[in-house]
Amino acid sequence: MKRFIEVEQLLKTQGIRLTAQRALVLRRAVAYLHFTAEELVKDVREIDASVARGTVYRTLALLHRAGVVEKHDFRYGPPNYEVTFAKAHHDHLMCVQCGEIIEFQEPRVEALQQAVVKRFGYQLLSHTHKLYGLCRACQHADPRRAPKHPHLHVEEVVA
Amino acid sequence: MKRFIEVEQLLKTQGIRLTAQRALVLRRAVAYLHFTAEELVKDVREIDASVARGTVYRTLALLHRAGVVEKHDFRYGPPNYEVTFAKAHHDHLMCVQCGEIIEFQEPRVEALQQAVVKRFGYQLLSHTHKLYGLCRACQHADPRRAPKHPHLHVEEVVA
DNA sequence: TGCTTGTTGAGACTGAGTCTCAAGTAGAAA
DNA sequence: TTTCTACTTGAGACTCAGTCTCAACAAGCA
Repeated sequence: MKRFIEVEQLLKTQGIRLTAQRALVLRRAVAYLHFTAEELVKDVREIDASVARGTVYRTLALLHRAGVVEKHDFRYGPPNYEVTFAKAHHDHLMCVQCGEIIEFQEPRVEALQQAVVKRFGYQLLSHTHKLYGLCRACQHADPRRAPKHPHLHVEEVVA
Repeated sequence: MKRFIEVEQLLKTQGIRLTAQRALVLRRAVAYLHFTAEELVKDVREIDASVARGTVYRTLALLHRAGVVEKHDFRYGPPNYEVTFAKAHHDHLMCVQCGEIIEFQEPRVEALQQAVVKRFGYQLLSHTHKLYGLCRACQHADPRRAPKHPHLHVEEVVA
């Protein structure tokens, strides 16, 4: 709820009107850690079926432009969204078997990134850094069970 | 041509039949550094219009399974493919303005990745690490010109 | 109250990729 | 050779995620 109110403030300062539909989309989005666009559509429409799919997508795009949500292309399944507003920068580690997503910080990697771009005369704007592997449980589990996709998963935020 | 022949050998050892259509797709793919599936379809069909779109996609999937081709999700535009066979591992740095893609190697990052997964008890299988920025030329160029997409671009391979 | 502008729902549309299926082809077996 | 089987193909329908269009509606201002 706290985050919802903070985002509400932010949108106000940007002159973006927070309609009932947008508020609903935002409220549902902040409830998740990672979600896909279609999952959010389904979730929102379960609460209010009159909200159109297009409205959810439009709101997601709006929140993205406002710097509230980020889009992640994980290798498995459709793109994932995340409300990154008021959250420290982090990268992701994903279990390819169960889909668990862990957020991690590694400042030494960021330093090396700066060194790389400097080497080529680039100015760094952003990056994606994703690690794929097997979590402890999946390393010992039956490998034949079907892999899940990385949606709506619990995450650990790591300082 | 050398790479084409090497891949041909590899497919033979895997018992994969190299039909005329597949050979054409492969020959065109190795000619590129990075390409999108649709670009490859267009290119192949310019040479032989009788090759179906589905065949190009099927062959691409086949080459991917055989470990010859890798898929990259850059943030701008559709996924990029790359013939990585007999090529050293590398990550990518992309100019978001002109679409230039530079391949780089940074073993110290790889070492840190191992440290991260160890921290969480994961077994690392693969990773994606992409840096986005402005190349030297684009830092000084008119920022209003339309950004290009990262297709078919010249790359530098860095030892 | 009227005007302007922004937002919405509905649904058509798009692009990228997948699937199906009948026809064609390669290579092994007879 | 011919026959058989399994694989591969072209054509095109289909799917899925996402975008666009447009008429109706709502908010905020004068």
